[in-house]
Amino acid sequence: MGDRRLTPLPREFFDRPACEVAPDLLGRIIAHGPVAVRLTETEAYGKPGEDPASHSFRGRTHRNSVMFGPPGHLYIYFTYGMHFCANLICLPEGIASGVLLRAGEVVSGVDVARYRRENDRPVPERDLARGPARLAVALGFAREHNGLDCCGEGIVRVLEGEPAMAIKGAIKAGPRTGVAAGAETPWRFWIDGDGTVSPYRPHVRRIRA
DNA sequence: CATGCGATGTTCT
DNA sequence: GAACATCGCATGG
Repeated sequence: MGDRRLTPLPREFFDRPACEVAPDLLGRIIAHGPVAVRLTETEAYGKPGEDPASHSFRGRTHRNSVMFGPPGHLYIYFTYGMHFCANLICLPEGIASGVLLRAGEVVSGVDVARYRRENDRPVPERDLARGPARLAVALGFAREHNGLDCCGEGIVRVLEGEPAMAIKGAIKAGPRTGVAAGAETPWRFWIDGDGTVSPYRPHVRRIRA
């Protein structure tokens, strides 16, 4: 991984609201085993003003309990009957907030990520982790990773990537993808012009037959 | 590029 | 029973 620092981000990094942590996470690296992804798109959920889009909005349940735990841990949830998505938990124990890891560039273990992502059709390199469910697959995240600590020398680490200063001017903010409530809040952050950022999709309500 | 729809199962009401 | 922090494929401009 070149001259990138391998030091995990300190837990204090996550001891802030997700809306502050999310843009600060852009350009940084999350690594799990052989695969590492440089984050290019994130979304914040929870706290400040109580966020109706957050899984934690209606209080603690079995599914969202990790969100109420200590900062710096992984919150993995299952959705749409087939996808896992990963968040990094923010704010101290008892207060729920998290950053959804929406997209990134695979900077290590491209071969492993490709093997996990490809079924029958080939996947363009920039699409390997372009979208939250795709990113989770590329990094090998599933149910069993829920609650894992990402600070320290565990199997999942969030590393310092390129200095946030270097991309500061390129960070954009806008409405969150696919959320029904609280879509106006501009808590989606991305690196402008980066090809690994996922396409924006508004929320669509649907009824099943 | 934008919009639309089906797939699939878990969680919470 | 409804809703869902998505994705892949299809169609239309």
